[in-house]
Amino acid sequence: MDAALLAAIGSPRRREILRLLWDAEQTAGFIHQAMPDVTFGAVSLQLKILVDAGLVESRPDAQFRIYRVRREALGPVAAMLEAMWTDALWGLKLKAELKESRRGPRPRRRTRQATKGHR
Amino acid sequence: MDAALLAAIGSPRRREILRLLWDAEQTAGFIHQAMPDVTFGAVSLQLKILVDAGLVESRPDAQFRIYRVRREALGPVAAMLEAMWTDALWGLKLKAELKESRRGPRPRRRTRQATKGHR
DNA sequence: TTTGTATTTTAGTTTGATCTAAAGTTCGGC
DNA sequence: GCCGAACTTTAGATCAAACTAAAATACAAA
Repeated sequence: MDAALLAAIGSPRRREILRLLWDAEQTAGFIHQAMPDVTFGAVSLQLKILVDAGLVESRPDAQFRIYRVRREALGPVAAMLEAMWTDALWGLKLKAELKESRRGPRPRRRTRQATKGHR
Repeated sequence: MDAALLAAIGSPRRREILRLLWDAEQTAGFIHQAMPDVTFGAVSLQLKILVDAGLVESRPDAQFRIYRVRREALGPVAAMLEAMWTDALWGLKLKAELKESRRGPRPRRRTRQATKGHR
């Protein structure tokens, strides 16, 4: 399915993940650590979308799961993405896009026992 | 802005419009006629998104407005789209995608005077 | 200038994509 | 076997994109 590829790279969050996987394969945990603004669950869901679109593949490694980009699936788009990433302002632009397109509930503060002060 | 390009071609509706404009420039009315499942307003809004992304440009012509694709803005993606469109099943796949991703209220039957029967 | 045709814009509605939180799964070490 | 660590999946919440309907704009012809 080729349309799924275009939809996949249309999301700034998924492009962020592709960037993190671009130079070397990584575990899901590494990706999550590099994206402190979302939960592990959100990362896992986006990785699944990338895998389903054929842009990324994964293999188990002990208790870890390792993900890597399938550059061959991106064809000429690979060069486009690399060009985007050479832009010095890319990081800032991405952050703005992520804020703009953010959906779903905001993370609630860790349920720190709920007891504030005494009692 | 390059991210806007990727977001623009991520939408099946906008790819449908690009296809209709691909071989020759067309009026907004032509595009609408070729897309009977949406209102003129919806078409106009999507055309605006494509223009803002730099993928399409428009010029006035008497009471009409003529739109054309800026292929040079698509770079290597142009060939990808053309390849997609050679697929014999492309039409069916597009229709399925459009149904899948449909949002907003469904068109209500024309307000045909509302008086049903007497009174 | 009135009327009609072509198109854009605005205000409001719907819904799927994106998220969180929590429960479930898998694997390794002890 | 049990526990913790790594990860996935499910159920539910939020919100912006994609729509409709209708009002506004622009231009031509009569």
